[in-house]
Amino acid sequence: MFKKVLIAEDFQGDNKSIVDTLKAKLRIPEVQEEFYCDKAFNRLKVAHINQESYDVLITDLSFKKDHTHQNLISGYELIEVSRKLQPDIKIIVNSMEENPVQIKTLFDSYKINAYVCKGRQSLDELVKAMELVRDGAFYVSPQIDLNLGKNVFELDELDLVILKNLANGLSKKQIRVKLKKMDLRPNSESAIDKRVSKLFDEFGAKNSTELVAKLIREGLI
Amino acid sequence: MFKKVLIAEDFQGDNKSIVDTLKAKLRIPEVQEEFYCDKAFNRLKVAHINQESYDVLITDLSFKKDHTHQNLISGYELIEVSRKLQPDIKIIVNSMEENPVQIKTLFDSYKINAYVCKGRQSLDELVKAMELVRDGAFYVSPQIDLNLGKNVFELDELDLVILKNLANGLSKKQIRVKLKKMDLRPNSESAIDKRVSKLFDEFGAKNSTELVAKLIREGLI
DNA sequence: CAATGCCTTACAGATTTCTGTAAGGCATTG
DNA sequence: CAATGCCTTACAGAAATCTGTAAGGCATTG
Repeated sequence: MFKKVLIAEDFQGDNKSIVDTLKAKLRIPEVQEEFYCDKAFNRLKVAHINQESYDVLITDLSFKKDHTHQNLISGYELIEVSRKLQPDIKIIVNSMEENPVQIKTLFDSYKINAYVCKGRQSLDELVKAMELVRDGAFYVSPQIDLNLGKNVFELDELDLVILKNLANGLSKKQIRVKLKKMDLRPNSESAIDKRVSKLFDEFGAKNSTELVAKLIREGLI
Repeated sequence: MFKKVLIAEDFQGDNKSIVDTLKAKLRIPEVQEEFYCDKAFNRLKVAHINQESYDVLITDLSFKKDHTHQNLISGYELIEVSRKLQPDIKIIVNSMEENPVQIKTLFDSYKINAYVCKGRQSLDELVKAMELVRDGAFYVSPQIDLNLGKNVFELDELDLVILKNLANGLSKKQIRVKLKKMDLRPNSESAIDKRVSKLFDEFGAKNSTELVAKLIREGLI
């Protein structure tokens, strides 16, 4: 089994239970815990320089802000820089996120090795994920269906960016600018119009306000 | 210290760490854990009937749905029926919710005894909360400011009708008609405009979509 | 009674939203 | 190479949103 594991998780309860479980169930000799992304990454860097690299990073996605200033404010950013620093590190994400689009992105773009969704069995799942990742395999919580496409109303990345900005009160002109900056395409105003109109049909909304309201209530944005 | 404590928490990690902490730090002799509200309430009922009531209920607010059917689907409902069954039970809420309006409601309407916000110190806070509640006091996580006064704006009936209809995609013309039918005044189109514009200022929204999004996220509509 | 302030309403105009049409780019196909 | 379909973009016009001004009603006050 792995020798060195680093936990990045801001909730004390989750953090503690993961540490306990790894030690008790998997006999990992060295388990370190951090409550901030910056501190976690720093630990990875130091270990890497000293040629005592970690084998696994287990991280949450969202970290609460507090009074302290942080450079890395989310698990996404931590994963990105960690993968760059140490391409062979195993990364297991442990989060509440249930949107398969977002999770698929984690595998596709960020090359994570496992996704464990916080829930009634997440500790047991985490143990299983560790064993599978050790064997070079992947793991995804069973309730997450990464088989997108057959689900007609999936929101892709472009949809999500548009919708979140609409919910933040931006006009379509402003969203168009944002999309260009992010290099997300298509990004013409009329393409955005069409995209949103299509979502009206799919979700049975009459205008942007109703669409955003529905999606927030469904937890999709 | 308390003798019998019941935990209602659907996340395995949180659940386990709370149980461990109560046993280790507070030496609670009987700690029971449940992952569903229904099961938790059933346990309360049985104990109550057998005159072996629990002293404390520690509960989350949101519980993930799964394939099983549940009557009580949220912590709010569990708290409501528990308080009714056993008015003297101490209730400590442990949740991610940070909205002071919602949390104030928990104290005012549901008569909870403590609110611990999940975060970097939540286990330590929980221990403190238990001690305070034992002494008949209340506890609220320090980052939660229940002193709402300037931040909270009362939404009256007219506001609510307008906002809910906006969230349902109605235009202001249509809302005007509805208000007339309900005999709610003022109901001119420009009065509605002004009403909504005032809410923009109060809630820091740039347009209707953002306003509705914010209010839904805050649980106000 | 006159003056004042507050509330409701009407209206105007600039901007944004929403919908539909049309044109150009690009890949596929026969 | 022409034909086809699909996607992106531009544009146009009707409707709705948003903001500001002004007028009238009503109660209060001196």
